[in-house]
Amino acid sequence: MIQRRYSRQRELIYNCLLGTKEHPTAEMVYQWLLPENPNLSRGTVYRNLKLLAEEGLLLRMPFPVERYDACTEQHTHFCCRSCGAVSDLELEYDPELDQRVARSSQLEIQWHDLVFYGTCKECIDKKNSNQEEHSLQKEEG
Amino acid sequence: MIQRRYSRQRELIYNCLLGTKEHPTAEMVYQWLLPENPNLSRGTVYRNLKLLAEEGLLLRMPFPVERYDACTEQHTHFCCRSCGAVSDLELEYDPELDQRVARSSQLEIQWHDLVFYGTCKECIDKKNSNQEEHSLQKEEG
DNA sequence: CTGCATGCAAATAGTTTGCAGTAGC
DNA sequence: GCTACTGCAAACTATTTGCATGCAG
Repeated sequence: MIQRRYSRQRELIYNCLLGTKEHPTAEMVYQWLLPENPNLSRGTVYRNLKLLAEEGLLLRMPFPVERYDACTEQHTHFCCRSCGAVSDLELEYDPELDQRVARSSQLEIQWHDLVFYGTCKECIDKKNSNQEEHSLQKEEG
Repeated sequence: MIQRRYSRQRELIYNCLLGTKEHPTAEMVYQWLLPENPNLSRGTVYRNLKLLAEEGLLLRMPFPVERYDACTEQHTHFCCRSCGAVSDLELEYDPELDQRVARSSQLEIQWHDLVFYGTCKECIDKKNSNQEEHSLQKEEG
């Protein structure tokens, strides 16, 4: 394995992930850090996120756009189909499932992802108020 | 909603999905159909896969590369971290889970994805035979 | 010093889209 | 004949990579 070396950028990026529950994309991390670090480059953000995930410090989530999570304990996620935001759910992770699947197949199971899809509260509210607007316009027209 | 019209290409693409359990990517579908349909274009494949998924005839799976599945009944998947292949698992889908999460949150849940990650039999075998080669070389050297 | 890490820009992969021509209904 | 659908190519988004330089150990 390659000998890692300290870097201010890597620390910044990792702290950024530790300080949020938003499961950000590489681009989000870049945009958050840019104002205070005008020389930071996208390449560095991508490289370090990938590296931290390989080292097990971050979880990598293959949504249409790659997202990262500093919580390395497995847990379940919710993804809003309307705004794309990803959040954590309280539902406990069941490691027994992995063993069950491994036993009944020829496969070596490392972990599983459980992701719920639907609409988040914000988007439900937004949709409702849009509909109200529309019916108002109809009444006015 | 837009009035759909029959198209030979769309039928080809849909049949292609019905006839496989491989959860192919758009590119795979394109390459399979190309020999018999030299005029087919990637754009058409992408457009129709997206359209069929919107109509509920296909499942769209957001792996690092978008994959599609003609089985619209929810079921669990296995993804090999080594070769990237995606296959079905016997594990039953539990709709009760969706209701449980919906009740304990402010969220509207539509479905959930359960995906197991690990190594498939082929890749385990490949890894083992590679290791044997290496130790052989050591002994020879 | 050594060589890992960075910034930058170019390259790549996957996917979408604009447009002119084709073909269902 | 109307207009959805196609092929083609260009555009776009997300991500990776090559290279010269910077900096940790």
